[in-house]
Amino acid sequence: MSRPPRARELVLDAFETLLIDEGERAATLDATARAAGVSKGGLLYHFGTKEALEAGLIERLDALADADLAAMENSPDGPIAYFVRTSAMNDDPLDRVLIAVSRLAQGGHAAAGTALRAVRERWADALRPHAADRAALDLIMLVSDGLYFNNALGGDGVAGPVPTGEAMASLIALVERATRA
Amino acid sequence: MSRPPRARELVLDAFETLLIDEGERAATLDATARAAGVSKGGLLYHFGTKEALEAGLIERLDALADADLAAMENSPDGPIAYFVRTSAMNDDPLDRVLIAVSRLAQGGHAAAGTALRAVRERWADALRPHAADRAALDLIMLVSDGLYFNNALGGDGVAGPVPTGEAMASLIALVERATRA
DNA sequence: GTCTATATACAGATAGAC
DNA sequence: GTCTATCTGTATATAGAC
Repeated sequence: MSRPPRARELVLDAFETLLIDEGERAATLDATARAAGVSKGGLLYHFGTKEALEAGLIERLDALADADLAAMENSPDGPIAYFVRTSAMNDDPLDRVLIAVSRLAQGGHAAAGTALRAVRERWADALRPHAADRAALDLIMLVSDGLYFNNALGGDGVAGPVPTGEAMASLIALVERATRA
Repeated sequence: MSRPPRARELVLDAFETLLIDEGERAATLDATARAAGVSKGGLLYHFGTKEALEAGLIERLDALADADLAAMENSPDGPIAYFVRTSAMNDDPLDRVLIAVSRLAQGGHAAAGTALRAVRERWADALRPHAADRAALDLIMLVSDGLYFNNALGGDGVAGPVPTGEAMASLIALVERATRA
């Protein structure tokens, strides 16, 4: 748990970026090593197998999700607004690792899917007291999932379907009105 | 446009199923041919390259989306309820091809992403007259995206986060109340 | 801790028989 | 239309030098 070697984090960063930008297929050990500025052998010193590399990313997700849960509880505009608003932030470290792990999950990686569902469940638990009923909670969670899904599809980035600015403020207001306990 | 050879459709079915069940990486020409009960050479007679195979799946998406748009306009319980309800059907042909193509999109396939965005835009156009304002339309689209995303994650299938039965009916009622024009 | 070199397996694709 | 055989590139992983 002490601070991990810097090279290790750089490799993880490179792997994450490749998964986001080019997908699971392109995120090979070779490409990851090149992007991280190390050799394949160097990479394999830190992560002995590809599975270990994937497990490293999942650990990063869990750590960042812990921090986000804490921030959500203490958010001045309330957990619901915080949750919806931050679901659309595109280059936040949590969002990046979330998208990267969801790529792994869609590639059939079982542990990645399990980790994502666990994080989602923790968010739902934290929001449940603030939602009127089950349908309200479902709605909040699904809007957030939808925002992530659209971010994950990526595209050209130009005026995508994800609302920003005024539109996002209106959406948050609507969700709060419809779901408040 | 006349009916395509049956073997062609079987290959496409196999490719789609592999994408859904095991991800892009597992959906190789070899595995697809095996699952379709033909040899790799036989597959390559119908689809000369892997790109042609992917394009075939995108064509299938477009055709099924056309049919869905028509059904949505004529739905007895209204387009919004139809749209939300059918976003969670797990083994509908449209849902299957939609998830399969989204796997391709997440693997970096540009045409797949473009096709998905185009279909989404057509749905949004059809729903716009029925939504109170932009935020209402955003909410409807994002709930649908969220349902697809959760279906796409798959998991064990046992009591996943996607609402069914009573819970789905409540969710639809809530969405309609919050967004009706 | 990081490297080069290599082993083994499998990807997409071609050639040509049936 | 469908097959087998084969070419070429590249993936993960190991061995062992520095």
